[in-house]
Amino acid sequence: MKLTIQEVAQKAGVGVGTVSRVLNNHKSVRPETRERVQAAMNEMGFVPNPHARRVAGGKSYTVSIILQVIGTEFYLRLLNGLEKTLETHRYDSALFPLIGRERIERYLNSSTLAYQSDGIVMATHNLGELYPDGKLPTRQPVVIVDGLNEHYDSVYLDNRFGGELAARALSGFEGEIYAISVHQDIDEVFAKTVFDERIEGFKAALEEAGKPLLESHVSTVSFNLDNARIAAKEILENTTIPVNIFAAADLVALGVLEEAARLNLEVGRDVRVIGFDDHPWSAERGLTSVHQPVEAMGAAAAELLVDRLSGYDGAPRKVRFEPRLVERASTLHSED
Amino acid sequence: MKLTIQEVAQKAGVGVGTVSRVLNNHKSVRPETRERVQAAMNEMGFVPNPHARRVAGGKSYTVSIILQVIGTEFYLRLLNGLEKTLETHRYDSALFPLIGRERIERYLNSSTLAYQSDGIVMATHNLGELYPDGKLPTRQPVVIVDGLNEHYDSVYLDNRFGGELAARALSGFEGEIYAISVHQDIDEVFAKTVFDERIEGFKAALEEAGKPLLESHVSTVSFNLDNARIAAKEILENTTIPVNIFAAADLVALGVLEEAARLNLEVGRDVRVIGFDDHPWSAERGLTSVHQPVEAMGAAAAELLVDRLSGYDGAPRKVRFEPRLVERASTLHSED
DNA sequence: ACACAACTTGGAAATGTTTCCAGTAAACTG
DNA sequence: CAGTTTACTGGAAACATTTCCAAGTTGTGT
Repeated sequence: MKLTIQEVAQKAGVGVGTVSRVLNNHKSVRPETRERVQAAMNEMGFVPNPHARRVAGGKSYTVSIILQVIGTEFYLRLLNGLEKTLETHRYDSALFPLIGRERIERYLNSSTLAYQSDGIVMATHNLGELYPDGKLPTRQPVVIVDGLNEHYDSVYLDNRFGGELAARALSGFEGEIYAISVHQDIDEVFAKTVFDERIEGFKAALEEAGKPLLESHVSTVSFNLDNARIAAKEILENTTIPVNIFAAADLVALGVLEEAARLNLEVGRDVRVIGFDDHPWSAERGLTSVHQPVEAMGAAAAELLVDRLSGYDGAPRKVRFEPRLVERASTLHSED
Repeated sequence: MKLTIQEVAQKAGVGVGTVSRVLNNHKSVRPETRERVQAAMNEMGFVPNPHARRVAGGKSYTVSIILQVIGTEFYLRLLNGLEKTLETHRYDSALFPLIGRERIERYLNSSTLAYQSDGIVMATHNLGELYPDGKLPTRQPVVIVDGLNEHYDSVYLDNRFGGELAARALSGFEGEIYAISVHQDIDEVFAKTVFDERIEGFKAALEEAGKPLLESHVSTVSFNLDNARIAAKEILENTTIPVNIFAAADLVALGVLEEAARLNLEVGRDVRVIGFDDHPWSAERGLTSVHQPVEAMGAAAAELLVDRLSGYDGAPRKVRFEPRLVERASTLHSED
């Protein structure tokens, strides 16, 4: 039932070494030979045994992904980007959703688990809070994604710039300007400064445009739709129309859209809204949003780590991703 | 640097077979020998290589844990119970937080991942919705925890009974009775009926006690503190004091406590509250709660699965856990 | 046509466990 | 006390890969 590399070799009429080389994308295999081996593997439905590979190779070919899985679309997309890219390099990924301090410590102290991964991808984590020197107590290569750390390769989005984009788009319109930010839960291990950065950029660019944002026009909600709607209601019922709102996350912007609909306000004319994320559903909803290439960021982080695992040992690299504004109906005058 | 079983054997003056037997808790090792080997391992700081074990044993010694990681305390505790018990049996655990349908399908179809686990623990999942026959398309042993399935070993809490306990405790008090339930997000892959069951049991027992619960006295909130507070506010500001409230989750009960404090109502006299879960912090807060032994449920599920992996092949087993009421200040008259 | 380098290839060795098979020693049995 | 279980134990074989080395093949420059 279980096929081995031996049987593939026999069927393809080559040696086991060659099959292994095909499996690992070694350059020194004649294209024609490679094809023959691949055909044999496909035909037989051969799947290599990862455990044997690990013992022979002396590595685990596994990467730990440490994140705060709060079930948001952002992390789901990030994960998809990470896993997909790791897979192409034949790395497995092990997930460590670190809800709570106890768990992160347990993971880092466990000799069993440490054995199992060759590197770590850490998402959205400000290590400074947990470890004064900003370093994880491990020798494994570490890559930070959706965050910035001076000791490790980092992949980050320029959230501030994203806020600026939103400001430039809204400042030209008639009407008051509001912003809704998102606050993090107090006891989170993960420090999430991204929302603050977005709002900061927004404020700065408005200031520059000569339309400074009033402090009273900034509200902060926790990350869920219900609260977003409450904040939106508060704004929409106590201001003059038209009004322009920047939401620090698409989910929050959705709350504004829903509340506007309930109040029979026309989005794009009475209420203009810009979200942040540009999640797939934003297009359907006609929501203008600051786009961030989440999957690509995951992929970039994966590449950075694989690179380290393949021997690269230079200084920490920083990969900056730049958001861009995707304009849709929610910031356009409707022509009817 | 990396130690092997060989070196341990040499140091302890035994054969490699014996060291392996000690590692795997085989019965046929003289206690004295076992001790000598263990001493050698400790002294050298030996950690067995899990990959070699997997290739030699022909198994992955890994269990997949499929759950909806929404970052709640319940799942964190469940995970702790599962992992701890699996560890004692030398099984590793791989987490699959399945947010969204795409991901569950991907996992189940992936030949790579399937290769890697010997069994599956599935939490809180009503398979019937995803697969008409209620079965996962896999040959691996499956155990359901915090749920019930006729085809697989299941570990569940009698949520209905928990609701009844709460009803019996509250029905004796003076004042109106309210209940706050929790609703799940529409598009969840995981069907969560536990909250409904709790409320059902609550209703039934009240009925029996001759104090049927009014439909208008039941509200439903999404699972977060902010919403719980809003629901609590709604109740507390529109009813007569004293009032008795059953919250289908501790987190929701916490919202009631906070709102009561804000309104200067005395908990235990003006407002009586019973939560559900009895999470560790409930004690500090003086919250009466229906206790469920989450860690023990995780441990039980792990044992069931390990049992199957060790060859047991009988009919599906059902392990019922019974909640119990832990009475604290929130349902006692304060004597001052 | 020859020397030499570059590319391919086969297969043995190595990886670190578990498992199985003898073999020895100790413990009963009558 | 001989005969027979029973309880331990050592070590070789097996597991399915990767890696390395030697050998063969092809190509290049003169």
